[in-house]
Amino acid sequence: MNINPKKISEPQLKEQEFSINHQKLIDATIETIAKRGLADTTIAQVAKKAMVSQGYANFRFKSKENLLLSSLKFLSDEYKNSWQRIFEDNNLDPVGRVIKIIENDFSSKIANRNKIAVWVSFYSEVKFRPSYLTICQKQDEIYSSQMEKLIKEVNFLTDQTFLTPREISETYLSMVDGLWQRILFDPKMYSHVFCKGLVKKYFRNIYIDEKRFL
Amino acid sequence: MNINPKKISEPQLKEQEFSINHQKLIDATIETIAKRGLADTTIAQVAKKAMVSQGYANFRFKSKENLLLSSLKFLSDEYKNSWQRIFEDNNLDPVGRVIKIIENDFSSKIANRNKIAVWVSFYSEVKFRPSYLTICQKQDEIYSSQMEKLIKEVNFLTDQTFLTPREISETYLSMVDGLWQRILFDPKMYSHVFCKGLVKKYFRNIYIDEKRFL
DNA sequence: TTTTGTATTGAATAATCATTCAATATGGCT
DNA sequence: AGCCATATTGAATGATTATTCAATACAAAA
Repeated sequence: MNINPKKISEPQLKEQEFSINHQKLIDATIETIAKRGLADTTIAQVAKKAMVSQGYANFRFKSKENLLLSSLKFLSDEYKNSWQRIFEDNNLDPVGRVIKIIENDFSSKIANRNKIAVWVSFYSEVKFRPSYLTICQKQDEIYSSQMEKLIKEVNFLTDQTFLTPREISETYLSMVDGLWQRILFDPKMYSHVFCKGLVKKYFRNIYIDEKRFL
Repeated sequence: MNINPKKISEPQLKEQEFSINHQKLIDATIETIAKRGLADTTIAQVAKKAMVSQGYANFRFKSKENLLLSSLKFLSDEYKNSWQRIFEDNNLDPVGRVIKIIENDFSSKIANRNKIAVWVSFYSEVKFRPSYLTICQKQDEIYSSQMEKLIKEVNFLTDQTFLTPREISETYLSMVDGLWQRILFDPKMYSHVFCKGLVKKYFRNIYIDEKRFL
């Protein structure tokens, strides 16, 4: 009766978060948003890319909204992990950490055009979906305060006193957001090399004796 | 036959850009995007807010897409004008101009939460709609080059040589974009005063003797 | 007043989608 | 093998929405 044979069931797992299909759908969602935009992302397209039926995608995530939210959560966690790894590395001193953070923020894994497109899509809806805001805002607060603490350590080791740790940290984080957005417009001009160079020059100007910022 | 009387016709104008209804629809579009987001903005809602019929909105702008594009163009022009006014003011010296630009970028007319929401909505679609990209990119190129030229003049009058005009200009423009986005998340924390202070402190640190950056 | 051309309406159309659910397949259990 | 519980399907449903267009109102001209 059926033309297309059904998928062979994957081994069942109690934690749905670890199900293959769960992750396949999230990956497909991110790819679809990156390729077509949030506005033109439909369950049908995502399901097709994940190679499951449309009905299944909805069944698994209860709703499209929930699928989108899960995808945002996934991206957010990925970023958090890469950041956390830098802070747990005991071989790094404060300046080394700052440099690693810059490298990470403009690495091809984090700052590629597809992922930025997804981030910006969600950002743009933040004002209208409290659930998006919660994730994005909480994320931001963590990075702000951790970065500020880190800069405080750097300041302590240098003779920089004009700019407060808060000011440096807020400036850096804003710059990153702004540069990410520009990567979307013009990825050639705003290459990773260019962006990293710009940010490092900012730090170099503050900590004029710290040769590592170059 | 008709319950609702039709609107009384406005005096006809040859240039459709000056028609009252034309502008009413654009204003209504911006308000609707600001309130509900680009994704949930429908012609029906816009038409209702502009107090014309749904059919008319479509007739006037040919398509929804065209209405959105016209609204983006309007915002873009508004920004361009405010920027241009600063450059045409002959009473200002280079530093004075930079300060005016900062004031303008975080004025309540330009950097209010509604308009930022609209900007970010369009930004997020830039990768998928070449027509949006054209407007946003062209705008950005103008500000980049004009700002760079301006900073070159400031550098010339000071002993700052470490950072190039290009670097300062790119850093400033990225910061503004980043801060605008943050205003959406948390307008209390990222108040206009805070944002202006942060940016001025950036310049103060570069041009350490220029007391006006404070 | 009547005519005429333009402005505006609002209801109908057709397309797109999220969501639902009855039907079916699958793999483990007895 | 036959049964059961779960996984997955795909077609149907209903809601939303851009777009179209014939009908109508209006203002100015004749």
